[in-house]
Amino acid sequence: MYSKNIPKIIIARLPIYLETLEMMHKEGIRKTSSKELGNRLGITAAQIRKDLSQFGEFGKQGTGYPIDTLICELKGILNLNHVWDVAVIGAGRLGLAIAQYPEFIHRGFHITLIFDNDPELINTRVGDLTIQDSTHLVEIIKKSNIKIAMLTVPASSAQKVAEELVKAGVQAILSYAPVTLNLPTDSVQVLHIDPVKQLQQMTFFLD
Amino acid sequence: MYSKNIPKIIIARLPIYLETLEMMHKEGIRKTSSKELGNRLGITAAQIRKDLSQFGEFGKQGTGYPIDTLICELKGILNLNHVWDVAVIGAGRLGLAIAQYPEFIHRGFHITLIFDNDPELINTRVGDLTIQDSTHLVEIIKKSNIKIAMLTVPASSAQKVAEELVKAGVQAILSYAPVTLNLPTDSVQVLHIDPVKQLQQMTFFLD
DNA sequence: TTGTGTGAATTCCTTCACAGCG
DNA sequence: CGCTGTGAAGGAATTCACACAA
Repeated sequence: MYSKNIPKIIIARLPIYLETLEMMHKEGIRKTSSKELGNRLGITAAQIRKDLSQFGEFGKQGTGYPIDTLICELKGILNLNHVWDVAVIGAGRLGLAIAQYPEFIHRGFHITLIFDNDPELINTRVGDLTIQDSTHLVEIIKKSNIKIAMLTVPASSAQKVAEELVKAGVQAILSYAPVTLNLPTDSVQVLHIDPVKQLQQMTFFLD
Repeated sequence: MYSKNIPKIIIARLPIYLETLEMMHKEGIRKTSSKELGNRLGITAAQIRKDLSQFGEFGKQGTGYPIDTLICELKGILNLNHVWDVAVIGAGRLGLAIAQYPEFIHRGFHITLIFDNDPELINTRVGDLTIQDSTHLVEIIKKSNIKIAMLTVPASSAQKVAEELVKAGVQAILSYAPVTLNLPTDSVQVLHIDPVKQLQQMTFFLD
């Protein structure tokens, strides 16, 4: 819908705007301004206006932005008007915590599949899911038409599993494994979460 | 030690370099070049050289970088030459998964305290930790002289707990709560992990 | 040769500042 | 007025391209 060559750095801010707007909405606030939103977020008003202007004109001069319609617009832009199915690969402690983390479903992501390769875990239940054998990952994911996966396997098997996900047609991977995945950029997006690396950034400023 | 007004974005790449170098080290590789490292990471060679040149001259022309000394240098730059003690606030599923995640200790972070406010959980054990009552968070953390905390409490209490952490002298917070924390920039660094927001970025490019 | 370190050039991102609308 | 949307300006980050050292 929107030209997809909008800078990634702008896209990355939209979910932040969305979250704050939804919080304001819950507080009963009806409209806001780039200045007020900026204050909440520690971002300049100009940046918020510039970012939003990439997608349309959502505000009124002198008045600001109506919160409910802006929320709607952002959801539209981010393709959040329907629930996305997600697969979790790896049913260790982290995978299990993720599978049961309520924020995913609250904010539009339904975890519908979870895999592991440990025979002790396969066929056991997690919430209303049954842990699947990752041997059959490709066929099962292909059949389910899932486009998004979260990777919580050990670093040593992450690359191999990620390649299988691509083979299965997955187009977005959020990886918790502390390794850089080498995948064809044209067929899949990859983001990483590595808390240790984030701590290691902060220690630079400590002593 | 190093001038702390080096761009954050450069600091954020150092842990990535470090991880890849350690992996190469494990593979038995002795030296590398900015080009080879760049290939592994999907980053240009020039960027790696520029980044490293902020901190010294670690390479030899024609030869490249000796991996072991570069690892040492990076650890020195990032203050990773000693183990850092860390407190985890919130002993829900996520907090427990974190407390038992082996990567922290493997990579220099020792989780020494875990807190919760649920009477059912207080005084129960997690690995070799005992869950502490978060009522006494400020005094306990102050006494322990911990500088780093990870926050895994619900969004609704994150701001309040974060303020207590600052009061207790914590200087770096890694928050898993999906809210923007409003804290004095001069006394504490904050980074956020919100997997839902990361998924929401990627859905922009899906349909 | 090979590959670093680095000024210069370029590209990208943010902020400024203001016309114009409600 | 107050606040948006946006060209223009300014600042940052990345990439280029080359002198030079091993």
